[in-house]
Amino acid sequence: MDLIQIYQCLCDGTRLRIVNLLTHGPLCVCHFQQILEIPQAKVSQHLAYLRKHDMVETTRKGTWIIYSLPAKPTRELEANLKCLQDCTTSDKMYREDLARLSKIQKCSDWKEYCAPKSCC
Amino acid sequence: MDLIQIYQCLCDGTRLRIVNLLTHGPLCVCHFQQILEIPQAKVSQHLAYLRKHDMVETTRKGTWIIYSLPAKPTRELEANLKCLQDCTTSDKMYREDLARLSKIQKCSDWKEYCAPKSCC
DNA sequence: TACATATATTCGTATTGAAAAATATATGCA
DNA sequence: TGCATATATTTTTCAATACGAATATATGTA
Repeated sequence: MDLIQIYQCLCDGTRLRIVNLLTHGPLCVCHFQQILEIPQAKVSQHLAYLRKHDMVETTRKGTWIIYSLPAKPTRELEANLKCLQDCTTSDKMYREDLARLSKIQKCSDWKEYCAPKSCC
Repeated sequence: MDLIQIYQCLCDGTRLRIVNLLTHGPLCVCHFQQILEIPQAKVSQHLAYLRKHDMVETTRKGTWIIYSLPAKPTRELEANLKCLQDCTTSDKMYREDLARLSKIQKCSDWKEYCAPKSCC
């Protein structure tokens, strides 16, 4: 994963929000739907783009598909994710996304892959 | 200049090379032509894109137009430029661009805005 | 097997962006 | 004024992408 690919992944608003959320740990599709409040297809399409460009990895847990950032990021990716985290902490929208995430994670039965209806 | 705009500016190979060069100081259009070995129109178009998105500023010195990174970058931009510099040092192509730049700059009459025919 | 849920894919369309070619503008100088 | 140089803009064409709507696939469970 080279620099250009990294920037291509991050140059869209929706993808930026998705990646920002992922810097705090793996999530399943339904979480993005819930937190970003956008249609399922749109989430899926952007996740497909990120997967195709090696920005995310997936595992399946039953009906859920868990997305996470690469377990072995390149030096470039690591540096940029750190930079991204640094930048998003000072921006309202990204902070609010993370606030909504952590609210979900406080649910009693949070397991990193709970479905919207199984908690909160 | 927000995060998305930054990533949009950097998600193209030519622009990435241009910005990388600019992190080492202001340059005029002819330098980009010379170092990147691409057509004048292409350079101009990408510079126009960068200007439109507040990634570069310009001054005129005679017939030359000097491009530079923003004098007062946002926090986000500053962080990302630092990250970019960090990443490009480990990549052959960007290093070679900078090597060609520094070769030009060693010319006796380098003034930050010399034209190709006036030196080297 | 049938059905519900979670997720992915496909399709049509509109937009954006990249490249090359041609043309236009601005400046300096003879 | 006229010409050369540096740079910008316009035009056309083409590829990539974004989005919504519809449809498809996979899994778990009754």
